[in-house]
Amino acid sequence: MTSDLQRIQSLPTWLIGRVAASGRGMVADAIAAEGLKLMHHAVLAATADYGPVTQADLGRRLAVDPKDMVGILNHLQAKGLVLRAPHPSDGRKNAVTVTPDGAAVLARCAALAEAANAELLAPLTRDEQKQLMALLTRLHEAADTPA
Amino acid sequence: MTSDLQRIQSLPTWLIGRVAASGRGMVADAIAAEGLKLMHHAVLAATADYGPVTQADLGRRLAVDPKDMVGILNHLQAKGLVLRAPHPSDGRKNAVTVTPDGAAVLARCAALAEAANAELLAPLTRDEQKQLMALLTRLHEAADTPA
DNA sequence: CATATATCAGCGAGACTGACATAT
DNA sequence: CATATGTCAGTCTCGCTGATATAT
Repeated sequence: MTSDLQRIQSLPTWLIGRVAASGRGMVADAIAAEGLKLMHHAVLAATADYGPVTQADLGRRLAVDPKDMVGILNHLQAKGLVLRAPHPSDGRKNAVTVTPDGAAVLARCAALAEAANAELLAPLTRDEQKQLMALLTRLHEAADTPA
Repeated sequence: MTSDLQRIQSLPTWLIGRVAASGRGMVADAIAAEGLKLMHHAVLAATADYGPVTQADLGRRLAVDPKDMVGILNHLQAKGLVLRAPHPSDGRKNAVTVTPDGAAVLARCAALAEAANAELLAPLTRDEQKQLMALLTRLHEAADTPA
């Protein structure tokens, strides 16, 4: 008979959680060299990709609460990495864009983050890395689209 | 040129983090029916396996800070699920054991947690689930044994 | 009116740090 | 003495709730 702890530690959620914590720490350490937290990097990257974008849209894409987005953007704006402008056609919204400084910081952060990701996945072959990503993508999409 | 390099969402760490958050929430919701948090469940299970066990050992096995272990065990003990006794041969240590009530709660929690895990992995076939677990296990073991 | 957006204030869980008493 | 254990106090981030003002 298997033990209780082995049952917990063999649960996919436990295993995924531990690996996620490892990866999270590695990426956080990497981009700390640029003075950014994980969420700042994520918001900066999403703004670069989708900008000009509203704060609510950023929150939806990154699964971040709109109320927390206020503080994150305050920090990025104070460092001169993003800009908040009034939305042209909807007075409720802000149009957030990345500044040239923000783009430069983002480029360096992206490289650091990718290096950390490569390190995390280093124990796997290229094919295995693709398999893992494919499986996780399906789980993520299924969880994102609840029945 | 695509902006794929800047897409946080294409990074393995981001994807793993999102799936981990989903799974964590599902299991947390499930065992909340028994009035326990995730860490309480884990500590209870580890105590059942290795008990009588010291608090420091529990912390090492579950990657939980010994200082946080104090509060977790306080909660479990207040609910009558575990017992702290003086260690027979080392006055610094506590010998933690599971009470009959604790064993009963643990059995129900384990079933709930396994059901939640099955739900998370439902989008994958049996073989794919095994593949995913195998890949994650290798990443976890590699991260656990740093160079 | 109902809805959406952005902001502010605050809470609680989790992961930490420092300090300390006790025992080995 | 140095080390290990358990405890307490406090900090910081993160993900939340509630309330408010404004615009649609």
